[in-house]
Amino acid sequence: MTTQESVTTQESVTTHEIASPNEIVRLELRAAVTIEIRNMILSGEVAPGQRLVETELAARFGTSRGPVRDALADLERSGLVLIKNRRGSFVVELTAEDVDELYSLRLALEELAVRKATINARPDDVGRMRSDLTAIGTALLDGNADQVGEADMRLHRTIVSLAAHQRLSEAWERLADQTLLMMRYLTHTRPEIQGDRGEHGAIIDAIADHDPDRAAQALGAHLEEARLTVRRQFAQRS
Amino acid sequence: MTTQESVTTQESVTTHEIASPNEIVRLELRAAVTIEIRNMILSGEVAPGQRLVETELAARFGTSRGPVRDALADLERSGLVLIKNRRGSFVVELTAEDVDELYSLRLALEELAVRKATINARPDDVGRMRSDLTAIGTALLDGNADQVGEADMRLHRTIVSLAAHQRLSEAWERLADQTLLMMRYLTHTRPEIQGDRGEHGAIIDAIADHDPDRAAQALGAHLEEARLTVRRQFAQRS
DNA sequence: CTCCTGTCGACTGTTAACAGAAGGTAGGTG
DNA sequence: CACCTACCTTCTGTTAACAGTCGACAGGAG
Repeated sequence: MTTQESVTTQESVTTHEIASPNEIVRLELRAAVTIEIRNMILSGEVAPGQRLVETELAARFGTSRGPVRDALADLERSGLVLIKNRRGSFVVELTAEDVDELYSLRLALEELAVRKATINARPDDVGRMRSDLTAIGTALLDGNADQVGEADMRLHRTIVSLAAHQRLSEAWERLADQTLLMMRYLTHTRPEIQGDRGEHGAIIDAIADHDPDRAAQALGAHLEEARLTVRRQFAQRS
Repeated sequence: MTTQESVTTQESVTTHEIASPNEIVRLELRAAVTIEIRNMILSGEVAPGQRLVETELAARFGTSRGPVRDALADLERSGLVLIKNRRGSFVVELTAEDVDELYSLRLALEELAVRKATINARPDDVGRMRSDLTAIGTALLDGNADQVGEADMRLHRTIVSLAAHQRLSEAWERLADQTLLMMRYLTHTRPEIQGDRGEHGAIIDAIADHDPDRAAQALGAHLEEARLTVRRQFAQRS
């Protein structure tokens, strides 16, 4: 109750944003609080379905309720929080149907992304994707499921950014946060299970070869495989 | 300054939301203000690029700045407003590149939608689409470009809703608002130019026949045609 | 004449306080 | 003993006030 960790803008920036080093970024309280609550949710500190009380959060961060309300609204837009009218905010609870929605929509968005990426990708972009892929392998060896998930999303984010399509990126980011939250449900199992069977490599190769159809097909196979894996684990839980 | 039109929740609901008649919906001030500002933007009362001052809007609607700020944040999420840090909110200005983004992303989303709709569509759903199509024809005869645009979006919204995919619908709604705003730029021309060459009918027929590939292809042709038409007019303006 | 600098007004980000709704609890009633 | 009702606490939606920032403008230096 009296933890008072008082959001230090500095810390939040360095821990999350990749701020250009020479430019001092003035971070709004609202943004700092958003990042903080987001971390609480994605780290599992607050469980799905749990209520987020504005006054508690405000006290914890040492701000007033205003920025907290703004942050919760932002997180609702990201799909991590559900705000019920006059009833408060809750961490979203994802169902098996939500898994299908997430992956089918991600497929639609990322298929467009890889096709554009195939056109735009330059050699150093391919290098960036390969280094993301390496990071996934490293995380797999470490056996840290969270790191695997984040590395996985980083590669997909790189591909999406190559499309150079702002609205596409925004729509995708919302799904990315929810995907990470969903992976939270699964971290109790062995991380190898969500491992890469060379599917990512096939996507990158196709992009490097400027073959949009092959890239799209590889992506579709990969996401469908991932969806099935996740659904299987969801079935086991409930 | 002293206009004081004082948002009457009642009016806003009836003019925009399709509220179930027997249930009295307690509309939050925030939602009412959102609808009001949205109408200001989509009706052209405020021009693209124009600044939206919180204090002015609050005075106009007879509320405090709180709900106005909430509403502006909502509209930023819809893509109608751009909020610059400590500099205020502005009506978005769409460029030719934005037109390409809008239509390419709508295609990705709506292709998924028609494929799902092809599976889900029942006879009365087809009837609903056909009546939407009739409404477009009527609006075309009336020569009211705004009505044509809204009727057009209503048909597309019907199709999207048939996919029964919540996240897809949410993502699409954001683009729908921006599409309507974009049509605002074009209303000075003859509405026939954006007329239907039977493309909509082809989509509906394919859905009714449960032929997903043909539906997707018809949709693609339609959206590409629309995109080209809009781009042509954008080129004329600038 | 152009560029820089200090001041000023306006507006946003934030805060603290108020009023009303939602849900839980205790007491009473059948 | 189960159910209903009235209160009561908690929390949200909203409001009004405060403090700091941004851009404009005027004045002076080069």
